[in-house]
Amino acid sequence: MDRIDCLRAFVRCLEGGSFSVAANELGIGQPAVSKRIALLESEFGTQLFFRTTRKLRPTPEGHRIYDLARQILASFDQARVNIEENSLRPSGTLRVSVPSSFGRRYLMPVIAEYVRAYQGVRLDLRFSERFVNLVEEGVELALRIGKLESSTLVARRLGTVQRYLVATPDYLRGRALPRTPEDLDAHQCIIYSRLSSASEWIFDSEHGRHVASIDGPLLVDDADAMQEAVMQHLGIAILPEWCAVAGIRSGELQNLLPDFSIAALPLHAVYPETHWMSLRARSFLDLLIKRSGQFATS
Amino acid sequence: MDRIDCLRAFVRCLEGGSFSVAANELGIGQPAVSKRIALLESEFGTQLFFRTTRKLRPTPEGHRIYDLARQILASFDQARVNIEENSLRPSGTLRVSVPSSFGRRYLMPVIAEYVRAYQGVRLDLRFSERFVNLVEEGVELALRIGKLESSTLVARRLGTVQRYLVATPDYLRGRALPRTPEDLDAHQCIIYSRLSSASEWIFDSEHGRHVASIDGPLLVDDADAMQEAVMQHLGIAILPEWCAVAGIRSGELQNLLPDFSIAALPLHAVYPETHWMSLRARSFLDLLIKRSGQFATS
DNA sequence: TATGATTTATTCCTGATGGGAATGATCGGC
DNA sequence: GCCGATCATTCCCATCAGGAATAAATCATA
Repeated sequence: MDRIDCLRAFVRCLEGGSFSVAANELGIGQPAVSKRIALLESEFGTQLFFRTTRKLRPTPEGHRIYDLARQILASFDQARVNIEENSLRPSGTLRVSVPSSFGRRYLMPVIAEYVRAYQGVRLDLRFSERFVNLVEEGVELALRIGKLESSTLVARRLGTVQRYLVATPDYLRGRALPRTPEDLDAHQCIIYSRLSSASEWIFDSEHGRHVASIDGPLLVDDADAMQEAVMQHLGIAILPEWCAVAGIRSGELQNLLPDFSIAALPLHAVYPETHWMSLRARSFLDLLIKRSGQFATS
Repeated sequence: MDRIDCLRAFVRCLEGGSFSVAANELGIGQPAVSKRIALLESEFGTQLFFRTTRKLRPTPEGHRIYDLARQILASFDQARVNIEENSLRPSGTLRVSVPSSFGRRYLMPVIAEYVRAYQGVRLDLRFSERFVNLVEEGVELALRIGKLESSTLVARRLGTVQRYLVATPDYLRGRALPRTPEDLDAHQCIIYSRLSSASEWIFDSEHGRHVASIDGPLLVDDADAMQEAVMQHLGIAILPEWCAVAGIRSGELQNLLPDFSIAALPLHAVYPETHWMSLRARSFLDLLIKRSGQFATS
């Protein structure tokens, strides 16, 4: 028997002056009220009401319990209200994990929009290339680029990220411009170490798949650093679109092997499977989905 | 499921950092804890813990609930403690109904002893000849003299009260001193109206029972008033021992028909049948029983 | 005094549920 | 990759809460 409900019944009895009335107000039968009061009396080891069939009068103990019961019920209801009203408008701290480079360059407009839209939420952005353990660190939502390892997390696909094979004109000067993937064998390749295939790049064309064995002096695990290395004329790299597009457009970077396509990387939002997703996380995810056209191609 | 227990489990989980630990501390199984937390989460419509199998971390909502849960549990435990510690030492207001005259004359020493012994109790003495409705007026204990009407009350016999047939020498002067009950026919009798037999007095002797038809100018429902009437030489009356003894001893009253006995009246303590008799009432009753020799003959 | 109306206590029954054992799944460490 | 620890789930059973019916008590009224 729920003692919260017992206390509620007790309070109604005392205020209403009758078990039957209280039963009606509570939407239960009169025997149930009898039993709840009896349970409280046994719980506290004292009688709470002097009662005949006609009158109900609280004992001194009943009076003392009454005040405390009111207090308890108030606290409990306040807890419920506290949660509920903070659930109508998202609140609390929302911890989100995003890939560093991608996040900084592409996501900030969405972040800004979210922060402005949901004033009650403190957004705790965690930039990281690692795939952190979400639940353990209290991360409710993470963006992940690339193929997902199998896990218990729920994934929501947001789109894909194009990649481009690029180098600077400076680097290319005096070298043979690659015409096919196989030509890359003769080049310095800058390798992104977090992708599984660190020693080969895969290209597709109308003639089929090409696997290029590549090598080079530099492995990095950060897209920004990779771009920086390219800009330093260190070699050829596959850059994600947010690192490559501006440079290609301005001529600082040259898009190589334009007739060969590089598999785009999937972009996912992932989150722990839970019965109760917080509204702040839900609304953030909704915004990501709504704005995904701005930072990914479907 | 008792939500008080759920909150308790929640608090232990948050403090202990583990469902299993909390389960041990609470003396229940781990599945029970799982279910209690799940119930709270459904109750509040939000997740309370980020949880993996290794770590437990409260959500922002969990933190908010925690404070309120502590408060609720504190209130509840305080209610229990409040009652229990006030039950070790009797407390509250004890309302007792006692027959006016008897109470004033015979009971005050016991009353005084009780008040001195149980400082925490406020004693609400209600002097009345009426047989009040105990529960309705919140009377926990009543003393009653005379045959009990059948009722749902519990009766504890404390002893009996002797009665004496008396008159003043002044009244008797110039009249025939009664030698047998039948002689009362020629006398002014003062009648106590609360006893059933208002028109006859019953006497017993070694020769058997005598029923005397009596009459007189005065009916009263108060023993003190009856005594006062006798002292005013208005007639013969049957007085209870607490009204008669002192007068007989001092010679102000004359004890009539000493060879005939008048049925003594039973003295009872009565109280409502209840599962939880308060300690203040219990201790008062115990004291009455212990001291009953002082104001009644067994 | 008897009857009726109202209210609480009790009984009995049924459906719901809380609790635990066993099992499954996941995670972290070695 | 295996093992230990932990939480979730399933299943079963004993228990219990709730309601209908009934009993008991009280008060009002005829």
